[in-house]
Amino acid sequence: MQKDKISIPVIRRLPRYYRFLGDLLENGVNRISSHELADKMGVTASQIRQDLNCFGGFGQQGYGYPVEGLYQEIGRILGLNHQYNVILIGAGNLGKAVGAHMAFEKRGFRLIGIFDNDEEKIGQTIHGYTVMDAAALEAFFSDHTVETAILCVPRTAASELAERLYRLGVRSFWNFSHYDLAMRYSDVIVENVHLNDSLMILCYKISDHKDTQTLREK
Amino acid sequence: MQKDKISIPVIRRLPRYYRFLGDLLENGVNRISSHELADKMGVTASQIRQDLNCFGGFGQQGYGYPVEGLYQEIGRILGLNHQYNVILIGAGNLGKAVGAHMAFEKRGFRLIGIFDNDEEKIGQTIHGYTVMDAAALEAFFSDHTVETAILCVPRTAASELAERLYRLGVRSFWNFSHYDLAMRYSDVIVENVHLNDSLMILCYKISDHKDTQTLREK
DNA sequence: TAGATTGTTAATCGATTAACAATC
DNA sequence: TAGATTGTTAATCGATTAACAATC
Repeated sequence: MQKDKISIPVIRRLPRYYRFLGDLLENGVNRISSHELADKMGVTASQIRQDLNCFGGFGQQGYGYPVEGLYQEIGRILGLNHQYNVILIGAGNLGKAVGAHMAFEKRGFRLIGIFDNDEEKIGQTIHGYTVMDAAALEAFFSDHTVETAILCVPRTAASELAERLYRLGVRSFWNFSHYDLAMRYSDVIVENVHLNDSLMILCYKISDHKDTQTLREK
Repeated sequence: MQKDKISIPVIRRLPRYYRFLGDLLENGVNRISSHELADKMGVTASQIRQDLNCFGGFGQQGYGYPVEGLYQEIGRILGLNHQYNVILIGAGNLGKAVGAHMAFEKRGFRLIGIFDNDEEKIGQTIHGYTVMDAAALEAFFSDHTVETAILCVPRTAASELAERLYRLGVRSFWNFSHYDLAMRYSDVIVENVHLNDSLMILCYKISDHKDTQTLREK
């Protein structure tokens, strides 16, 4: 039973819990204490207990947490039992990679179409999906319900495309384009994957680490 | 002049500032106040002033911040003026996408090699780079200095590979593999891009939003 | 029962926001 | 000078950690 609103920092940790619990499950571990799990994950036991308690006492005093039950519960909280229809726009390198990922990944989403506006790419087959002409989006929507769109298009194309998809009823985006979809509409859900930002942060970490070393040497 | 240690939340915002400032620069904007920028970015002016002050008073009272100076400064803080040598391991769909990205992206890193252990992929050309046999990594390191490795390999291969690269001297990783490289060594820098985690979070946001709507309707 | 470990409250820590004096 | 906007201190808010009573 879920209490109140779960905070975003907690949510962002759930997939990681899910991953570790999946591992334990595979290794035949039935139960685990917050301390054991904390050691494995490199976090505090306190945080784990707080986090897990956001969605109701799942553990048992003196015993720990049931691995499978917890795994299932986190999956349920994340909504992985759903099957949202999703389309992918942009069949470039990144689009292909993400498309392959989606074709394989069944939890939560079902990929039902790939689009591009490049003549070269239209008609190509990616993991069993034939790339369709982006000009035919409106026609496609007339007989498909699409929950989510994945944007793997250049920065310059993103804004107009998002607008168009919004008008067609799309209210959630997995955004890989180097553009801030952000909050032009209040009812739109966006999850960004900005590879460039991530790379810059890596660059910072390396540079910062080197600076620190250099300082120490002096 | 940089004060003390800049906190991680601030650092994670820098690439976004950098992006917006780059935009302004392209549009010929010379100066901007914290309020204007805050409006554009959907954050508070207070936060912007606090953030920018971490690396010394760059603005001018009554005037605002110089766009170009700030842009350059953030680039410098992020270490984008460096040129770290990087290799990519794994030439699957994702590896190809990331390789293309790195071949194009010059800031901070220079891609100097792509490796895979799949016979099919070895010898292929990706954006001008010939995929080399991962078995030849040791030989490659004997006449190249490699700062960073990008891991686009399956979960199962990641652990052993990271170990091997560590022994060869690699101390920073851009990790796309579905595996927690984490902190087995204290001197290793890792930036993770877990696409699956991101997708799960999108799934949560959608499901949570729908739940909230349903509740309201009742 | 004794030992272990949770659930939960309280304490601490850090990050964000607000306010305003300094100053261009 | 007057107006604007920063730099910076103080107040608030939220998240993490610590502590411990409840309980299996």
